[in-house]
Amino acid sequence: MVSDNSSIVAALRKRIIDGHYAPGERLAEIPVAEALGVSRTPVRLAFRTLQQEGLLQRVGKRALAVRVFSPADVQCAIEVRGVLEGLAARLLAERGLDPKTRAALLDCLRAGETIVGMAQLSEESIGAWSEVNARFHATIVDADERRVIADAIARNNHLPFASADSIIIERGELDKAHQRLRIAQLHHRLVFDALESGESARVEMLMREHAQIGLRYDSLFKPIE
Amino acid sequence: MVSDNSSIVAALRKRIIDGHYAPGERLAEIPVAEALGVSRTPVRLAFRTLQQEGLLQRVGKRALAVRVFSPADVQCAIEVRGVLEGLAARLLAERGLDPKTRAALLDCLRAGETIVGMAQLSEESIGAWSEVNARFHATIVDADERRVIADAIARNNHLPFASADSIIIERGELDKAHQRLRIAQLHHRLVFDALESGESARVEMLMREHAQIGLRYDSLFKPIE
DNA sequence: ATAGCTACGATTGGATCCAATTTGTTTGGA
DNA sequence: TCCAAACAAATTGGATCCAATCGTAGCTAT
Repeated sequence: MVSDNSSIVAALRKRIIDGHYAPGERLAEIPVAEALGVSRTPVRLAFRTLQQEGLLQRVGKRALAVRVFSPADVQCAIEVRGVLEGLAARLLAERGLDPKTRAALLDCLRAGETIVGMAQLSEESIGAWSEVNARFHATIVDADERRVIADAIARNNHLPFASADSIIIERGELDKAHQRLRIAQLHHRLVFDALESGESARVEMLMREHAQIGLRYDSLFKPIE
Repeated sequence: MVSDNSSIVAALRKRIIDGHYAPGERLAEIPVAEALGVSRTPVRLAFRTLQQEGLLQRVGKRALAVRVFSPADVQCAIEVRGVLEGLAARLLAERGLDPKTRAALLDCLRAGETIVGMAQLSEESIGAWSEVNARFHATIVDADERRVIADAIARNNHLPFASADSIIIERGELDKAHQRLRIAQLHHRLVFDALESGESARVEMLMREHAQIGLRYDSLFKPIE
C-alpha cells in the first residue's frame, strides 16, 4: 500500500535494490500495480522515472526490465560520482566556505570522529556513521545555490552502489569495517581542511579519490600530517 | 499534431528551447494537450520526463513551470559537461583507442579541418562544423561499452546550452566565429593526440578546458607545437 | 480597513476503458 | 521435421472519467 506518486518510485527503487525484482527481470505494469495496490497510471509514471534514471531498461520494443549492472558499470558509476562531487567541492572551495556550510561540515566531522573513535564498532554505529557520511557529502553538494550539480548528482544516485551512503560493508566483518571507516573519516577531515584553505584543485582530487573508497579503501591517500 | 510519446517530449523540448514557452511560464496539462492534439495522459508522461531533465520545475505545490536558467546555471552546467566528458576521455585513453573509434575521430578531424581551413566561412559551414563537433564529442563519449557515462551525459544534455553542439555563435559575426572554430578545432586535434598517446591525465584536462570554449574561447590552451 | 475563513473554480492525480501493437503459440504446408 | 504464417492472448499506449487538492476570490467579523 502506497500513498502518493513519489513514494511509488521510492518503493519500486527499494524493491529493485533489495533484489525483490531481480536484475534482468521483466516488469509489467499490471502485476506491479496490483502488488502496490494502485492503478496502472501512477505505475506508468514511476516506470518512466525509473527508466530515465537507468534502473529500468527497454528490452525488445515495449517491455521494461530491471537493468543488469556489470562490475565495470559499478566502477564507472563511481567514477562519475567522483568527478561530480569533485567538481562540487572545487567550486565550493573557489567560492569559499560560508559559515553555515562550515558549521554543518564541522558537525559532521565531529559526529563521525566520535563514532569512529569508539573502541568497538556495532552495526548500529556503522549505520549512524553512514548517515553522517551521507550528510557530509550532501552538505558539500547542496552548498551551491544553483542546483545544477546537485541535480546532476541526484540524477545518477539511483545506482544503488553509486550513492554516497553506500559505503556499506559486509556485515559481520566489523574490524575491517572499522578500519575502512577510519580511513573514510580521515578523508573527510582532509577534504574539510582543503575546503577551508581554499585549495580547490586539491579538494577536487581528494573528493575524487574518496569516492573510490568502496573499491580501494587502502587507497592512494597519503594521510599527510 | 504529434504521433508517439517520445516525439511529444521532443516537441515540448523544442518549444521550450525556441522560447515558445518563456522561462518561468507556467505549463498546464490541458492547454498543452490541446495544442499538441493529444490527450492529457501522454502530456503528463512528457512533463514527468522534462521535469526530471530539469527543463520543467515545480512551482508551489502542484504547478510546473519552465525553468529559468541564470548565467551562473549555464556556467555550472558547462562545468558538469566538462568533467563528464573529461572522464570519458580519460577512460578512453586508459583503455587505448580501438581502431574503429580512432578512424571515426580522424574522420571528424579531417572534416572539421577542411571546413575551418576555408578562406571564408558561411553560416552553412558553421552548421556543418557544429555537426562534426557533435560527432567528435559523441564518439569519445560513446566509445565506452558501458553506457554509464554516456547516460550520465545524456541526462544533462537537455540543457540547451550544455549540449556539445551548442558552440553557437552570434549570427553575423562570422569572423569572430571563424576564429573560435579554429581554436575549437585545434582543441580537437590536441585531444586526439593525447588520446592516441594514452596521456590520460592530459586528455582529461584538455576536454575539461575545451568544454569552456563557449565561455572563454581565448582560453588557457597553449597551442603547443 | 484588514485579517481570517469559507466556498468555488481550476487543475492535478488516480482509475478505468478502449485501441493498437507485439509476442508467443499453434497449425498447416513444404 | 522444420519453417512460416496466422491467430490469439497479453501488454502497452492513449482517452476519458472521477476524485482530491490547491489557490483564489469574496465575504464577514472584529
